[in-house]
Amino acid sequence: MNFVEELRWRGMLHDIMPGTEEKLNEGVIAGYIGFDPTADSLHVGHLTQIMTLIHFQAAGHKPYALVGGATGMVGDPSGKSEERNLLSSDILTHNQECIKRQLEKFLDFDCGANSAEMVNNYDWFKQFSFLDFIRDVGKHLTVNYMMAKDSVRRRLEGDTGMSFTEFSYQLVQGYDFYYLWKHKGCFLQMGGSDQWGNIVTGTELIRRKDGGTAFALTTQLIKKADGTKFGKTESGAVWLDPARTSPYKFYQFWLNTSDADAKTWIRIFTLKTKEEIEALEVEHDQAPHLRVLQKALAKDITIRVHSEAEYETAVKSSEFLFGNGSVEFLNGMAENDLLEIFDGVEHFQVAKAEVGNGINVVDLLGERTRVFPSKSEAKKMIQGGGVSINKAKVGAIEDTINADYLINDKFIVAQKGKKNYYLIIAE
RNA sequence: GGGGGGGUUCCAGAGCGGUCAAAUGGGACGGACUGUAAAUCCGUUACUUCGGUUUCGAAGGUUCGAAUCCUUCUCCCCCCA
Repeated sequence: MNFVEELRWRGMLHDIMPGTEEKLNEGVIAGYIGFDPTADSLHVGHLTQIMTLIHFQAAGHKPYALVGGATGMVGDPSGKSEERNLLSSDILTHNQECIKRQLEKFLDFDCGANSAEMVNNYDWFKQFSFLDFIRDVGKHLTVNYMMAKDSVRRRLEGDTGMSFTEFSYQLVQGYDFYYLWKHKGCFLQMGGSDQWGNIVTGTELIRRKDGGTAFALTTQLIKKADGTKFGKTESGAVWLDPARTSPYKFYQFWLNTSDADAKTWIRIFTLKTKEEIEALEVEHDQAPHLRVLQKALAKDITIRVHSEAEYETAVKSSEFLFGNGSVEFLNGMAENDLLEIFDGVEHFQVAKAEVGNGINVVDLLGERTRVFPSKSEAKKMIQGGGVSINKAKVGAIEDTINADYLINDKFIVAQKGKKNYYLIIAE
């Protein structure tokens, strides 16, 4: 199966320029995807692009991952309704380094002819003067052409306006494509469907400046079946960096996928074959409550993004926290094992003497710890029946927590709602 | 430079001298139901020592009393030049 067919059956393909498939069938073709260094970690939203590159390489092509040190300084207006804040170059440099390390996990950088390569567009932009740029690049495209782009038009029609900087973005990204085409023989740029306009600006620049031909391919923007944004939880984006999103929470994110989404996502985010997936679906439909698809999905991604060991821990934690695990079970557990179960859960320290003397629940959760941002909120949620200590509902805001509550003479397990756990350590 | 409109609680958006911690919608969170799903229904959505305290772009002022009136500043949008 070739690259495009692979994306097609997985439901990843959004748009493809005529002739692209034929070009890819000619042999080893180089293609790239750009990643903006807007943060020092990628998040699950980037996973589609990473998977695209993985399939691309698996099909025998040569993937380039471009880290946008230069484009990051400008800010992509695509999909943004407002002018973006510019990041300082120190932060950008730091972000680029971190993202580079993350990408290295997914692609093979040492496999001969189609080894992956990492490039940074800052390398070819840092010496490029403004005047040279507007003469050599800007000259080839009309403002009319640039204004016709959706990303630009929407902003012109809206009422927040758009700076010249953001307007120039597509030209900067377009030049990346030109540069890689010219110097690295890169014939294809891929990206999310929101990148179509930017990518085509690149092929157009290649055509007008050098009379060359280049291709474009975009992937589906991932959305949840209920129409809401993909990749967000109550605590924000789901990151690939374990320091930002613990492997446990990462695993939980995928495990909580709805049935409808699990069927599309397992095709996109795992490398399982069509047969494997269809078999899982049959199994899932027979006993949906077992959530076979969600488990397979979560397992596959957690192992690839983190590791087998971290996956095991996440499963163990999940089984305890959401299973029938009782507090008594914890009591008999070695401290290290216990800490491992709560590894991905937020920890809070509190003085042991304070618990020993007895402390009001609200004070404990809303003041001594940051389980709740304020005491009012803690009270409201306790009154709403949404708070548990050691797996037992807190009945009243007057309740006192004392030494009797300490598991292993040291721990208290607090729950906000059903899914949010916190470990309070008294020492 | 001229003219007009506007900055309200997470967002959108009412309020236009007291009854406003501020309508309504969305989002978010929580509860019930379930399968840690979806759908549905319900509740919460500034802080508090529960006496109050700080909020409606910023600073002053008028008033017993202002998000609401006045002055200055500031930012944004639109039209004209």
